[in-house]
Amino acid sequence: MLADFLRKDLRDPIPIKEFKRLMEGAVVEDVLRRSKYLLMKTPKAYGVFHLGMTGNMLWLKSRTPEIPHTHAVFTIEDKHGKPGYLHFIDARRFGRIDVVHCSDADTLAAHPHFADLGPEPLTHKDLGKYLFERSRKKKQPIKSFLMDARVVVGVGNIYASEALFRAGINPKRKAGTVTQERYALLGKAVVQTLNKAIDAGGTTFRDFKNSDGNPGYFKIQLAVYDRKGEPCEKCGTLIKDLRQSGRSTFFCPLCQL
DNA sequence: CTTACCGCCTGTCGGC
DNA sequence: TGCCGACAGGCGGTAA
Repeated sequence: MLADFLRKDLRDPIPIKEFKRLMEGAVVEDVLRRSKYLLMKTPKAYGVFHLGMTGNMLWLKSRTPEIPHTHAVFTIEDKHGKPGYLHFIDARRFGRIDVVHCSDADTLAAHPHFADLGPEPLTHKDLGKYLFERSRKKKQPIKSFLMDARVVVGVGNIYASEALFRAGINPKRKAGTVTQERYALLGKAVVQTLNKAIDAGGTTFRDFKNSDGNPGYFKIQLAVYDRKGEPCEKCGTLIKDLRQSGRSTFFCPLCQL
């Protein structure tokens, strides 16, 4: 692969020299994901990519950047030597590009980016039980708890509201006071919410694009998020909003106790 | 230790 | 109609 960087920094400075040293000329052996990081494995290193909230990685036919806010272009040949071009695009530059010098997933997992991350919700054996046990003595609101990547990864602001609605839990409840039974429902709700979003192709408000560059404009059915003042789909009560840890939360005051 | 909140960044939208 | 401020999100850093 070859790496062309059009910009030196996204959210953080890009280690351009190190990235090129470790990645250029190397064979991309695998593409993985951990939490919201995309990982590109080569023999000596992992390329690490985060899309923030507005990021895209598009597989395009031309090496020339044509989409605004294209910050890097990776040229990767297939097994026949035919090149393709992976464009990293991110209007708000909340994303990240990094490289970790190591040859196996275990060493990667020890890296500061990943060392403190909680489990993957979609492959956990019993997410509800795990969340219940992790939450004991926690005084913070359950929504903040659920969004803490050290507890469990992958549950962002929108899906936290949605999952709590599905489980019938008020987002203001202290995490440590919610029963094991409710956590069992919540564990299932998180998995269902994420799977539904994945099936729908992701959640988007305006500028989503598929990896082949087509404008997606999927919008999954959101039960409460961004629906302040609208009737709850279960009981008709008007959806309320509030702010928690600087983030907007939406919930049904009747269904979520 | 735990929890809360700021700042990064730009496109979009509501209000005047 | 045009402008401008507020707001959205992930998440690391810092403060309380």
